[in-house]
Amino acid sequence: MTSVDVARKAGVSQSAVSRYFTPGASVSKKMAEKIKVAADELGYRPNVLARAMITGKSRIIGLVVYYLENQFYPEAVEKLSIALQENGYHVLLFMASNTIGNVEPVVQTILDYRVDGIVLMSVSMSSTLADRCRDLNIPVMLFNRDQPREDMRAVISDNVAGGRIAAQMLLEGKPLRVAHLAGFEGASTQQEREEGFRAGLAEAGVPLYARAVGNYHYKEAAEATRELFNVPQPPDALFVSDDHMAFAALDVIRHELGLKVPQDVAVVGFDDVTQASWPSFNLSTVRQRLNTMVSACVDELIGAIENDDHPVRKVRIEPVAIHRGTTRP
Amino acid sequence: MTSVDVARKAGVSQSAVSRYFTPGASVSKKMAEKIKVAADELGYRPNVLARAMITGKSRIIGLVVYYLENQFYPEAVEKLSIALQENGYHVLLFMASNTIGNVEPVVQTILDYRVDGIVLMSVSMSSTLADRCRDLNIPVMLFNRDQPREDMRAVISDNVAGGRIAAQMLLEGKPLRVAHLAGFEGASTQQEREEGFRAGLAEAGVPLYARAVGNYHYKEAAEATRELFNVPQPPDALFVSDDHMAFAALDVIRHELGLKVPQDVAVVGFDDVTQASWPSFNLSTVRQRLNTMVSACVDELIGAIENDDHPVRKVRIEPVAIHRGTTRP
DNA sequence: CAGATTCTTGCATACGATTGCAAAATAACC
DNA sequence: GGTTATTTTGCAATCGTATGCAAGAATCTG
Repeated sequence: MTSVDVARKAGVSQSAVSRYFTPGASVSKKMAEKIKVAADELGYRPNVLARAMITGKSRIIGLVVYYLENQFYPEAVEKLSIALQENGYHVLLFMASNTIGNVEPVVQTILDYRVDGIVLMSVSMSSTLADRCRDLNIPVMLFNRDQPREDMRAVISDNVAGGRIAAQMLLEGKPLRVAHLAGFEGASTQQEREEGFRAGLAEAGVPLYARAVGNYHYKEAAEATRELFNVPQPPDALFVSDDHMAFAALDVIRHELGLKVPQDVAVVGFDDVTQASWPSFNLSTVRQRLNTMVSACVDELIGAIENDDHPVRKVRIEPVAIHRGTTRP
Repeated sequence: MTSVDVARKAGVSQSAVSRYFTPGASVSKKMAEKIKVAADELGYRPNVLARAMITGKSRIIGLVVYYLENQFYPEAVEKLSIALQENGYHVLLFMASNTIGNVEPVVQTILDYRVDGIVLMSVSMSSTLADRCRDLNIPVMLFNRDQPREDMRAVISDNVAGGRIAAQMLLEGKPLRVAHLAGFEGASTQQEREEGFRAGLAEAGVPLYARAVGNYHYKEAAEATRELFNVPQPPDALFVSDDHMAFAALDVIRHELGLKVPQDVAVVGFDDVTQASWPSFNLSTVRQRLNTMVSACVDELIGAIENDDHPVRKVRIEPVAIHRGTTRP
């Protein structure tokens, strides 16, 4: 079923059919009616790919995500995808987990599909690739990650402020030994959260007692937690760089070490994923305002796509303290 | 950068460039070398969309998923996406959660993109739409859901067998009052799991003591659990139709009602998502062999795409009992 | 009602590739 | 080396739609 078939059936030109399906094009009521009837009868719908060839706009957004195990990502993907759908765009999904550390070929493939824009979720991009996208005039958004380049759009939480909030939440419980469980140290989120956390502690004159790295993975975080607590004087307060690792930490603390939370040790996470509020975890955490982040991401991205001189900026969202059962008031 | 540019630069015809990028086409070494040099220099890569128009193959798979809150789906999406990537296909993602109960327009939109195939993840399809896809010769795979139609491909666990397994796992603990927490009753998975579960109980001469519906949602499942246990003689064994709801049930049982699992009540879930093995839940469950399901899905789908007379069949995978800490041996 | 203005409509071309066909070039064989 | 068989290569048509342009129809104006 092509526009030519519809045109023949309706007794009009192919251009007329095309115009009927192009919002804003000029078609008389008479024609419109004839075309509508013919199109419905034949079950015709315009071929998006052919349209993309002419207009140079595919209405496809390439989304690269590292993995979906951490619940933060499915939530973000779902909301982002819905928001884009509502704007007439659709998501071509790329998992980067199997090509570890090498987003290069993935992004190449994305470009082959002539996407209108790219969202990198907690993934970063080499400078040459960023240049390439700029040359091709394809906007790239970093979501929940930042890069030094000034000409790179990004939507992130104010992670430094978030780290400070975490420090305050723990300090309210008058801790004696404060520890930090870090995520992947190459990530801007980790660097900034730790910076804010350390600053918050320093202002209160409290030293950082211990530190271990969980690389944003459950298993590594569990191992790091054992390392932190397998000492004569274990910490009594712990800031974990995301909820996903915090669950690992809680599992070890409660079920392996038999410690009481928050009496023996207080824990604060980051993200506020859905499960953080489940009674099994009841995790105090620093919320990333995901809905706000997603709208900002969509606004900036679509703005950049549809408007060539849309300014390049980094959107920074304020995080929020969420007090639950793993901190002492 | 088009193939014409490359051709001009390399001093060959445009067809030659096209052939160079078409695996299996005949190009002499001499030409190949010239084209390679020119293409690399210009950074040329074939336009997938233009290719799709000619060949009628977009190498895009439309994936419809209802929601991503239940961890089973992110895991499935991730694995499926990776497996398709490895076969040179890519996933166009559609969330059906905002268009509740109405997949119609979503699938229409998918068809507009001229996808090569469609995967419906725990979503079903009206008969007219199925007809439409058949007429367009676009294979559709149901993943983790079945429909009565014989001409509809599906990859599912043997849910009846799974229900039986759940019954056995609970019966080993010699329960007195066995209850069932059901998912969405319109879903084939629910119907079959319950059928198998009831059959398993019946064979042992054990009656079903109580039943409530959680619709595969956490909150509704929590509410349904309260309903089940807010009686003088609460159940001492519970089969929940998926892990996601089982987490809700466990949260209520342990943290609201203060009951001991498995001493006061044994619980069995279904799926074996990652978190089921976390100490906080330590959930005994019936595993769906996701890797097997995904490979089967990919094999059947790609088979159907690349081979017109690929037989239509329903692949049924055997589930596996996973004994953990929520059942009595 | 004639003339000026605005809307509609069809023609023809373009987007960036693939592919059947026939001519040219190469390989194979005696 | 001549003849035949096989590859390579370029030409030209094609996929399904959008859109600039000019001509025709409709509307407006005094």
